[in-house]
Amino acid sequence: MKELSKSEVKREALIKATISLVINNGFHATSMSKIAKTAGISPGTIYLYYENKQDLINKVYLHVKENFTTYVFKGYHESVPVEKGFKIIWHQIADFRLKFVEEALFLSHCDNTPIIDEESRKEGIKHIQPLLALWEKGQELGIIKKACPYILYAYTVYPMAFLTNAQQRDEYHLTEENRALAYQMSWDSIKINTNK
Amino acid sequence: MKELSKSEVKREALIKATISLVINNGFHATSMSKIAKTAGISPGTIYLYYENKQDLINKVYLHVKENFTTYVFKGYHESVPVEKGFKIIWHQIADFRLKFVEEALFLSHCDNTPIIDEESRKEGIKHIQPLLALWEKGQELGIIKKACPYILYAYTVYPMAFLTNAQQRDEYHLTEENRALAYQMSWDSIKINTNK
DNA sequence: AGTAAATAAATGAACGTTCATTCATTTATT
DNA sequence: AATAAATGAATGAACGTTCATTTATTTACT
Repeated sequence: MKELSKSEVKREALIKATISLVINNGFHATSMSKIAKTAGISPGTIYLYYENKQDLINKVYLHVKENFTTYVFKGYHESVPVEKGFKIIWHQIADFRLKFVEEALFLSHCDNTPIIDEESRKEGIKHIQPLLALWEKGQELGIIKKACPYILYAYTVYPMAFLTNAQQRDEYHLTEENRALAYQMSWDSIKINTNK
Repeated sequence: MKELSKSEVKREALIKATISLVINNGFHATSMSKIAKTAGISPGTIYLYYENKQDLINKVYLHVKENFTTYVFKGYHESVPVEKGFKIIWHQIADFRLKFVEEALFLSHCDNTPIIDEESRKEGIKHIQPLLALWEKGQELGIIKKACPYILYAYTVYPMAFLTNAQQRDEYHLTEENRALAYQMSWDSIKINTNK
């Protein structure tokens, strides 16, 4: 196990506190004092590591996005067949969302509200590049519908956010069965129907 | 044309201002003074019609949701066949989102952030009842996959929000062709494949 | 190894600003 | 003349941020 220094522990607590408070109350309703108190540090300490509140949210966003990307492309390589590759990535996204619920909600929140600077949002989008490349390959091979990445994303990755959000609110439970069904629907929506 | 009294005009301006400012800056970053100024009224006047800021956002949300529902179920009746009914509703949702861009963004924003009171959010969900009934009928007839409403919604209605948001940010253009494609993907994901 | 000096990290009270809300007053309508 | 609608300056609470001060860690020297 990697040993974390005391300040690294506090740093992690700060990030966790930011994520948790922002998803539950929204960015502007979350005060720096509340973040500090939740993290067990002083408000002033935050300003040793982050320029201001906006800088804090931008950096936390990119940090979480990086963790996300590392997780979902783990073990994936361009060489695997398109359908298999898609299945691996899709399921790892689902795993991430279920394992790191708050982090996942935080990413949805940032991607769907104007709290993140445009620059940081664009930076975050670049991270899913391997998935875009996979789709392109699939399209060249006639396996995947010739839709632009936005449409493909809207029907495969985006719906998961909705389901996890609902689960978070206890309105719905994402069982193994539901998960398999959701994957099938993702795939059905983007694959080319070979039989009439 | 229906004539609106002067105060009704101001009332509409207030709602429009709230919607526009909230989707562009977020709820908590939008001050009552700014809303008032944008609507061309005094901050105090808002309190004649709404108890407080929270009451304002809740009521505006339900107001827009009602407009949305009226629009998307216009001309639809339970008696039409499942596939046709779905097509009508889906396309009217798309029409609404393209015609009333800010209202649609506002609804997504409220549905995906914690700014609306839980009570009002639950109230808003009830409005899509006819669509849920249509799905149920489709499932009984063996036309639509036996997935819970959350999953069906995630793969048909929810993706549209993503596409309209992207269009709003000028990252993507929802042409007629893209729209037809998106509809096909919605349908492909929820229909039962009759041929192996 | 032990201690003092130097540096770094962390604190939290204080500051100026902004906000939601109020209400005495003005303007419009009946 | 009486009532209703609208105003906007005033208020106090809460905010992000600062910085003089305290606490912890590292370095230098014996």
